[in-house]
Amino acid sequence: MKKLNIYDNIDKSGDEKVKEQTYIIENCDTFEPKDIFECGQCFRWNKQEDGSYIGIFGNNVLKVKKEDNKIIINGICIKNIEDVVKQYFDLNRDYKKIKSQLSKIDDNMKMSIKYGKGIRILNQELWETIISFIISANNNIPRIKGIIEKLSKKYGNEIIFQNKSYYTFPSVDELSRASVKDLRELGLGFRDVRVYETTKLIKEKKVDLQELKKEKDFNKVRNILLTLPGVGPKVADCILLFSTLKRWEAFPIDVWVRRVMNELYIHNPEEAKVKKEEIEKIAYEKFGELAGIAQQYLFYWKREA
DNA sequence: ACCCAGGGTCGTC
DNA sequence: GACGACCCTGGG
Repeated sequence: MKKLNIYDNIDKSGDEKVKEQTYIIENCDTFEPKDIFECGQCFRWNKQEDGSYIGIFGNNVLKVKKEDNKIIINGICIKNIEDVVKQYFDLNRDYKKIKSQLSKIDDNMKMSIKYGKGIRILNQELWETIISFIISANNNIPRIKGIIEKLSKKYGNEIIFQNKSYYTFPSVDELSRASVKDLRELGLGFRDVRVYETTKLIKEKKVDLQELKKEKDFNKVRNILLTLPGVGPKVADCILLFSTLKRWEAFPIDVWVRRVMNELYIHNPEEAKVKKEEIEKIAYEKFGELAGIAQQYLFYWKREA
């Protein structure tokens, strides 16, 4: 039997195509597409005219649509869609419990959770998350999305879904083909060298991502990430929280989180002068091991409202 | 037209 | 440790 691969469905001469699969989540009180895709953790999900979202991760292109009290997910998946969806959307985690725990902390948390009640933290591929958040530095979301799209179109692979082309995020080898100049021309700006150098370090296994996945110690993993050009404290924490590394202790502090933490808990009239350490201290005291997800509720709440 | 900010990091002082 | 520079785009 011929093994299916992602190229089969774009081979116009071949008969064999990767079939669409469907998976339905029945109980969706802890799954709201808008909250998940617009809370700032991912850059490759786009809202469609019918209100659904289409996104690409790994070699999968999926459409996520909420209908009544159901979430209907369908699209191109090489593996079993149920496994893929459960892993990516972290469906085995009990968000009801997490939300009730955090709601008890104070009214601020209660309100932010009420606002972003359907947030889930995705399990995104480590390599893609590293590059994506290096690109995010001092940048705005529309431009970040645009750059990642251009990178994928130029260096990734095409997948056809419902007569439209989508492009996988380039692998380490694929992105290694890009020179600094290529990256600059794609609009990365000063991040070109950072992406180039980081790609090189990972390709040469000076930083071995497979080894990194096995490391248990939070600070060890974080310190290794910090050796990558373009990865500072904020980006490292985003990688730790939003990728398959999935460290909920990570508490990324960006302008929005600084703003909301100061507003709610610190009340310093000179927000810029609030020390990062002070914010972290309050975060761990209040949210403990749930700091990361708490950060995401606060971020989403403050940025949208 | 002009200015500012955007999910920060890096080199320099 | 603080401070400015950094590429580029969208919004006021």
